[in-house]
Amino acid sequence: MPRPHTPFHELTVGQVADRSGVAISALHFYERKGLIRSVRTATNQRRFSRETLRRVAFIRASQHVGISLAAIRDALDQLPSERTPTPDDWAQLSATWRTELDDRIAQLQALRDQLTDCIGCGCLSLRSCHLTNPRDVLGREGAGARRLPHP
Amino acid sequence: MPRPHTPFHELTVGQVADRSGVAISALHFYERKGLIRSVRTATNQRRFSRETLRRVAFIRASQHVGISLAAIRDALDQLPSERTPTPDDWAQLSATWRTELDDRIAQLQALRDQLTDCIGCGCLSLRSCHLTNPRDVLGREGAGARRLPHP
DNA sequence: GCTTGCCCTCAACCACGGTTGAGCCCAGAG
DNA sequence: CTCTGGGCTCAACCGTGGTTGAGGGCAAGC
Repeated sequence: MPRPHTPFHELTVGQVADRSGVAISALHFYERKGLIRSVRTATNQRRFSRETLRRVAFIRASQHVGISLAAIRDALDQLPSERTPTPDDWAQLSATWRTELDDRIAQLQALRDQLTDCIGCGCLSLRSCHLTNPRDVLGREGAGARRLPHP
Repeated sequence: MPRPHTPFHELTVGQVADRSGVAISALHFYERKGLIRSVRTATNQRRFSRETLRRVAFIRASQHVGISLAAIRDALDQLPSERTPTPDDWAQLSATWRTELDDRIAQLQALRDQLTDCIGCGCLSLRSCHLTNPRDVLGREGAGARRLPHP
């Protein structure tokens, strides 16, 4: 079982897959979409820096709460491209993300409370209720498949 | 401009579209997927009950916070099929939904706080951090396109 | 020198949540 | 009687987020 020649600080795609729990095909996909980067060996194999694990973890965690890959890519693009991101770099990233998350949380809480309130007050029978007349809340949304509002 | 013959308590697809802010094609789609129902006139046109507006509002509100149509259909299937749902019926529905929403809110808050904590404590450099080793939190997820865990 | 395991690319396919367009029916107004 | 504005069906297409499979390369071990 030949382990690919790997300088200790670099990871093969299989190693990243194992350590991150993400399929190799997904890593290829992320690279095509510009969310992660690799260098190539003389024989054209990908090598990832260990920082990639952090990126992938960030991608999955963000995705898990419903943020699109495009938005995640844009966020990651804020990180410095040539030096290894410092804790401070990640802090800046997380600051904008926090706002986004706060908004989403507020939306969810609003829906939850509205559901409860509407039931409580019986207004589900009234068209003036936010729930039954949601354009007040949700606004007009454009075309295309989309399960969540993009940030 | 001929308005279709419509007994005052029934709505055409165009009327539902106008009042709900949802495209006609989406309403057709929802009907195909079993989220809403209609009866047909002698000339094969759909007629929707006014309750459909409530359903559509519920669908959009739920979708807006990232719940899949399949899950919404399952929830709506809890409503009585032959009589008009009472406030009590909607209350039962909203009770299960509330749990679901509470879970999602908790997940979002966890991610937000983890982001902040990890930055604060510098542990983004440690692989033992939840964020950088997310399988502790997120679990293993199956195949297929999915931006959010289905309920 | 062949098998095994890892890697590569490229194209096809999948589910989801719809939209778009072609071709047709039907009713009322001019 | 034709034109117009609803409505109908069905098939094709779109973006997102991937997976699967075919066909091939390279290196280590038997």
